[in-house]
Order: sequence, then C-alpha cells, then structure tokens
Amino acid sequence: MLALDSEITDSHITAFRRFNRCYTRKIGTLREGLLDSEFSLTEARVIYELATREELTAGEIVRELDLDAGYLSRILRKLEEVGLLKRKASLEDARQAILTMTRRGREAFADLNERSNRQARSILEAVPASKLPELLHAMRTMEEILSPAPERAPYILRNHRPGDMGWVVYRQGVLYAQEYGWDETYEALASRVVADFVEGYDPGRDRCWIAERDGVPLGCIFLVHHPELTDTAKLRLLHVEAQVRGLGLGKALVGECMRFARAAGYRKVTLWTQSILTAAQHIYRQAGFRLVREEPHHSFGADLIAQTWEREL
Amino acid sequence: MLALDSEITDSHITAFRRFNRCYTRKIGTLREGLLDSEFSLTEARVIYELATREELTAGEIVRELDLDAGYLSRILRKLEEVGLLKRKASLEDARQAILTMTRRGREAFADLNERSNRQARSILEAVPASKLPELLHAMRTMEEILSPAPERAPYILRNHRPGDMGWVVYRQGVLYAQEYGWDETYEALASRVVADFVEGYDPGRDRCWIAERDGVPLGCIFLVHHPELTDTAKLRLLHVEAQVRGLGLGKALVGECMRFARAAGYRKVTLWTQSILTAAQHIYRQAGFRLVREEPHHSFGADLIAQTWEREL
DNA sequence: CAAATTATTTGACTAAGTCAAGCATATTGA
DNA sequence: TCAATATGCTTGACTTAGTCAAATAATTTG
Repeated sequence: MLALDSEITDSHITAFRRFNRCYTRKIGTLREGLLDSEFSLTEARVIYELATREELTAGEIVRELDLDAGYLSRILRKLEEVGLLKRKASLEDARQAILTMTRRGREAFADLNERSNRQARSILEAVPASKLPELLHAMRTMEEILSPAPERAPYILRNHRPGDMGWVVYRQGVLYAQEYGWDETYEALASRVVADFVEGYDPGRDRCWIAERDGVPLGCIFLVHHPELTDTAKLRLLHVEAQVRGLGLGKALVGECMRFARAAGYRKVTLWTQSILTAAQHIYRQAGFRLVREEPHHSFGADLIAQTWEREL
Repeated sequence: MLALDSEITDSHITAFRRFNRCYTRKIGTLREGLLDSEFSLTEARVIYELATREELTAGEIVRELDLDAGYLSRILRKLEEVGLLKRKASLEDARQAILTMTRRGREAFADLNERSNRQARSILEAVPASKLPELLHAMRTMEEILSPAPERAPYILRNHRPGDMGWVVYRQGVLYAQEYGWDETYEALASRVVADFVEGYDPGRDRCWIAERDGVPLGCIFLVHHPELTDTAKLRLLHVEAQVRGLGLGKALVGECMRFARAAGYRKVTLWTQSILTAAQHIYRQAGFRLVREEPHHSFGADLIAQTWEREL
C-alpha cells in the first residue's frame, strides 16, 4: 500500500505534541533540583553513568549520552581534579583510559541520587494515591513502546502483606464487573475467601502470591488447605491485570503454586472456576489439571457454568 | 518501616526516574529538528506564544514561559529586526508594547510548526501501528494524572456499584496498615462486613455511599440494619482518602447517612470504632453521637481501645 | 507629589556546548 | 612489513544560551 504508508493522523501528532509540552514543563521542575548542586545536568548524567556502570571508557560515555567528545573530556578532567574520578591505563588500548569513581565520587553520586529521588517523590506525592498504579503503568507502557529495548519486563512474585487482600477483592470485583457484568456478590464471595485465608492462615500449608512490577501489583493466586481433606489443596482467586496479559504471568503464578503444593506435601490440588473464564482454563490445562465436573448455576447476577478441576501431584 | 505518610516506595521512584531518563533521551531527538532552523528552542517557544495568542506584552510572555526579562527583551529585538514581529504602543500603559506577529512571523511559525509535526511524525512512525493506540492512551493518561485538573470538580455522593466493595476493603487495608500498622486481619474483618452488607442488602434499610470526584473514589460510609434490633442501624466503614481530608467529606458522608436513617424510620444509630481514630471521633461528636462504652482489645496486630457510640434520632 | 512599584532595556558576565585541529595509538590492505 | 587510514581522546578557539544587576521610564500608592 503506497498511498497509506502510515496511519498517523494529525490528531495523533497533536496529541503527541500536547503530551510533550505538558511533560517538558513537568521535567523542567525536576531540573531545578539539580540547580543548587555544584554539577550541571550533563555532569550529573556523566556521574550517573560512571557510578552505575563500572570500568567505562570516555568513548562509551560519548556514545551512551550522545555528548561531544571534547566537552566530555573537559568534564572528566574537572571530575578528576576535584577527586571524584580516577583514570587507569587500559591494557587493551593505550589510547583509552579506564574510568572509575573514587569513594568521594560515589558519595557525590549518592547525594545527587538522593536529590533526584526527593524531586521524583515530590512529583509523585502530588498524584492521588489511587491514580499512582495507572500512572506507573502508563509510563512503563510508553517506555516499552518507544524504546527498542528488547528485554522482557521483569516482574516479581512475592507473598502477601497488608494491603494485598483488599487489593485482590478490589481488582477482581472491578475486573469481573467490567468483563462479565458480574454484580457485587462476587466481591462478597472474594471477601469471604480472603477473610478465611487470613484467619485460617497456616504458613506451612497456605500461601498467597502477588505478582508485582515497579511496586504495582499485577496479579495474584492463593493456595489454601482443604477444610476436610489433609492431602488436598485448593487453588483460588487467580487473576492477572488486563494490561499485562500475554506475558506468561498466569502460568508463572500457577507454576509457583504447584511447586509450593508439592513441597508442602499435598497429593492433590483442586480448583473451582467458571466456564467463561477461558484464558484461565488454558493455563490450568497446561499446568496438568483436568476438568472433573461441570454444573450450571446462577451467581454474581449471571448464568454461569461452574467447573471443578483437579490435578494429582 | 518508619511512619510512611505516603505510599510512594523506592520502586515507584525508580520506575519514575527510569521513565524520565528514557523520555529525556527521546525528547532530545525532537530538539534536533529545531537545530537546523534559525531559532533556538526558547525563541521557538516565544514564537509559539506570540502566534497562538494575540496581543501579548513582554511581561505576559515572561510569566508564561518563566524567562529572564532581559533575555526575552533581546529575543524580541531579534525577532523585530528580522521582521517577524511588530510592536505598537499600549494605550493603557506606556511602558508596555503590544506585540503582534507580522505576516512573515506567522509564516515562520507555520514553518516551525511543520517541522515539529514532521519530527513528531517520524517518532510515531517508528512505533508499530498496532501499538499506536496504546501509546496515545498512555500519554493521555499521564497527562491527565500529572497536570493539575483545570476545573476543580466538586465531589459527588453516590450509592455503591460493582467494584466499590473491593475498593473499600482495599483502601482501608492500605490506609490502616500505613497509618497504624494494622495487619491483614483488619482487611479480613472489612471483607466480612462488606460481604454481609451485600448478602443481606435490603434497599429500604441498608445503604452505602461512595464519595467520588472525576470518577475517582474518595471515601465511603455504610449504614446497615442491626441483626436483632429493628429500630437500630449501624454506621460502618467510614473513611476518607488522605489527599482529600479537610474538605468536610467525612461530615458530608455521616450527614447523608443520618438523613437516610431518619427517612428509613430508625430510632437509633450505633457505631463501633477505635480510640486512635481521632479524626473520625470528632465527626461523630459533631453529628450528635455520644460515646457509650470503651473496651481494650488486641486486634489487627495492635493493642486498641474499642469504642461504641450511639445517637438517638 | 514624593516614594515605591512595575515594565522593559542595557551592559557585563558566566555556563554550556560546538567545532576543528592535533596527537598518539590501532587497524588494514597492498 | 609498513604506509595509509581510522580511532580515542585532548586542546584551543569559538558560539550560544542564559543570568544578574543597574538603569530608565511610566505607573501606582499613601
């Protein structure tokens, strides 16, 4: 298609430029924080590179920060003169010098870093707490789309802590209301499940995992002991936030669960789900579960088919 | 953890700063587009102001763009010399001059604009077409969150809908964990309360209000019928988000509750709270409640004094 | 109407960055 | 092998962007 070799319209460009204006203004305030330090913005960027990556050469910094080589040369001399930086001869190439920060250099970096953190914090503090996850997610999205960085966004799995139980009920309530129109009785059910989990919590037999990135929760799963059968565990409340689906997060959560179940000595894991939650079914099947029972019912304001899945360990 | 008065963690700050680094770099390439034009970035900003807003004075530009007055003075002289700008005497104040672009000035602006558009387009063209909507959505999200909303929308009180129950548990869990170090058993309790509310919901006797602004929930309150006493209601789960305290939201929520309680025919409203929640006590007292009982207990991982308050209607 | 304030201009200055030439070392190809 | 060329870094000379304080003229205030 020759004529339309892009789908970019004027309104896209307008939106993009409007964002730039808005963000440039925000960033302007960030710079002010460095203003009373003894380093210029560029010097601070150089110090950042030197401090966060060991054994650099001048050329690497030039390429990384896209600086003029002469300018950098002077900056490095200044840093060396004030004792923040040491050069040592490179064995591979006598034209280069290996740059390393001195202890004082690392201190200067720590100070700059602290300043920047405070600046960043002051901006984030002005954001309503409820909007913070949304903001951080939007930033991450932009980064991943704009920068060709191929590395897959890392997430971490951690156990629950205060705040998580409510988050689970909250997000699942919103999610299932949005996607399937379930009413608040689902939240009531989820509330009961988390309440039971917390009150009956036995660290050897129960566990909750929260998947998190940049301090923002992305998904969760629970493994709880069966009320009657000692050798059976129940997998509950699996969900993955809509924006991060397709990264294998669900699979990772279930995998973590199964590892724990095995280590805890369970012989069997069961789970209860709904037929319309097809993405989850795929994950369960992959994890070795099989569907053992189906049953129509009316719950959460909808007609559903409940499913029971099982897997022997 | 020290008394955290915000929920901003190191990982949030790291993520924010990582985005800034990434985006600063992107913006750097945007500037290059102006490099081969005859105007500096600041000159371009001045031209933008002059072209998009008629009848400016120098002082207005100084305030709008936060420039040094002397610097601006020289920029304006340059623009006038090359024939982009005309000054005419102000009738109101002879010290000022009214600045207007000439036809050539508007052409120069159109040219700059075109350049910026091409730059923006070239960045957007590098984005896979399938990711474009996601990118633009993320930008708009950031803008809306970061830039101070122009109109101060007042809050509204509305009844609950799907998503709210979970939000209540979530926010209260986070709030009390942060402010008082309560553990997740508080969330378990709140979960049970909302579950009971939903399952026993009787529209004539029970109600939940969510305070909301711009679609963002800010606080909540519940009024539920007493399990045994027909003429008694219980007020539960009052909370106001930290950022909007001091606006009288708590008072408004309790007031709404009391109006409903009267209309529903209750003769008495009781509530159970903790002695450390002093801000709430003030609201209860103002609303005509009186403290009838205190009792020490250990709950939510803390030593507390429970209070029962009552008010006859 | 004098004193204080405001809007703008001017002169003197500095910080930040660019460009090109130069030097020493490395690499390449006849 | 060695001359030609490329690379890594430095230096000098320069420009551009921006700051600061004093000056000037008009306006407002007590």
